[in-house]
Amino acid sequence: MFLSEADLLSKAHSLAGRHVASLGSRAHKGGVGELVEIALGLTPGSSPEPDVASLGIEVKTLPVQNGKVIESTWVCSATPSSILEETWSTSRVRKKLARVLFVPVEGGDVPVDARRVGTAFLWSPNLDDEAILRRDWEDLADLVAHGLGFAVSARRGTALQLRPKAKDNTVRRTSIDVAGESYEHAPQGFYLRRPFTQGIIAAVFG
Amino acid sequence: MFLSEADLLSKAHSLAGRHVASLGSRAHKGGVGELVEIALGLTPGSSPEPDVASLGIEVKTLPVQNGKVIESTWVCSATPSSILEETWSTSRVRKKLARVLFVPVEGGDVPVDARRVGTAFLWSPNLDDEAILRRDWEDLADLVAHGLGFAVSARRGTALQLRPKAKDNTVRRTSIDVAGESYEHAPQGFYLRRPFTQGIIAAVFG
DNA sequence: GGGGATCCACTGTTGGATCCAG
DNA sequence: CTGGATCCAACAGTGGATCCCC
Repeated sequence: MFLSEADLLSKAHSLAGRHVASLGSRAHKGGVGELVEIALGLTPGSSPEPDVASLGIEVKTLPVQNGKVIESTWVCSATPSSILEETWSTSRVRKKLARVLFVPVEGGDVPVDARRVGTAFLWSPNLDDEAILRRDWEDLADLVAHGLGFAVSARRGTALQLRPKAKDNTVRRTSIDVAGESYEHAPQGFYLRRPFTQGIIAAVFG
Repeated sequence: MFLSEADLLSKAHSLAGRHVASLGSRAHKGGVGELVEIALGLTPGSSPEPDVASLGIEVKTLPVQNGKVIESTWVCSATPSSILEETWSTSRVRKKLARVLFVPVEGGDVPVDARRVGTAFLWSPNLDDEAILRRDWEDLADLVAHGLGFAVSARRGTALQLRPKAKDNTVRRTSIDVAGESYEHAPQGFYLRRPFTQGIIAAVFG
């Protein structure tokens, strides 16, 4: 496997300019992300490869059209129980975003197979990014931890937002609130807003 | 008439909180602007009153709803012949915007008569504003001067934009291009974009 | 159910069209 | 035709819903 960031980035760069079709065929949501991981020698769905895990790198495809990021980016789930055990420093959001290999891929109207892979790049939040993410996370996590996640709209947060994530809107999970009462709620997770990732793209590619 | 800015502003402040209905009845586009001018002792449509002219003040109502500016602001016309005789320093845009009495007025869905007048304020562009306006004007004016105004979209410009202004889209004017040929084009004018006036409001009212 | 994301109806924005008085 | 602006269909943006694989 990979021994260094440079190796991973180099491998990712070798994908630049290729069409998704040349990586295999997965014409479904998430399919491109899986193909890219496989092309990088990773195994989608399993726990991170040892090398990638030790490097602390998260791989994310970033759908782009005409130079613009067209979708928000999934980060991780946000359940009351998980949040209760976290602080910003120990949070999964911070860990996952500490080092990200962003792989731009054509998106939007372009047929999946015809989408071209762009030039991947490694990213870490700078001080401003970190401050914004932290503020958002602490605000949102606090609400979720208090069992108020259900009442939080995706409008909240500057870089990070809370959104539902499930097969459909009938899916419920059960949690225990601070009073010890159990309650049901839709599964939710943290996403990076498009303007935030757009800013990252702009900073990298001018 | 008015002897000073302070007099004009004072008079304008006396309108704050009043409803448009109390100023008279002009239930048409532009009617509120005219009523406000009359209430200030000015005569809409005529050349500026001596006092106001000597003060170099332009009066503009600013339609606002929920704290947000909801329309762009007309500045002046933009014909090739007029532009050819101007430079930024001598431009009507710069002169008109050098000192503006902005009178916020409720707008949008509120019935015209029920619209309340807000607290007027005097504004002049700061150095940043001036630089932006100048950049926009020089860019747009250059195109108009070269007879290319017809091809300029309202998307151009950061604070200032070029837009059609006529009774309908059949109205044409005739101009002479640099080669001496006459050509027809829709009347156009300069407008202040909403985000720009919104910024002014935000700076004044926090 | 978690991990990879995209879809799309709705809503907010705005470019171009238009309105009235003098 | 100018000076006072507002209207509104079309577009862009995005919140909430959804999809597939493992």
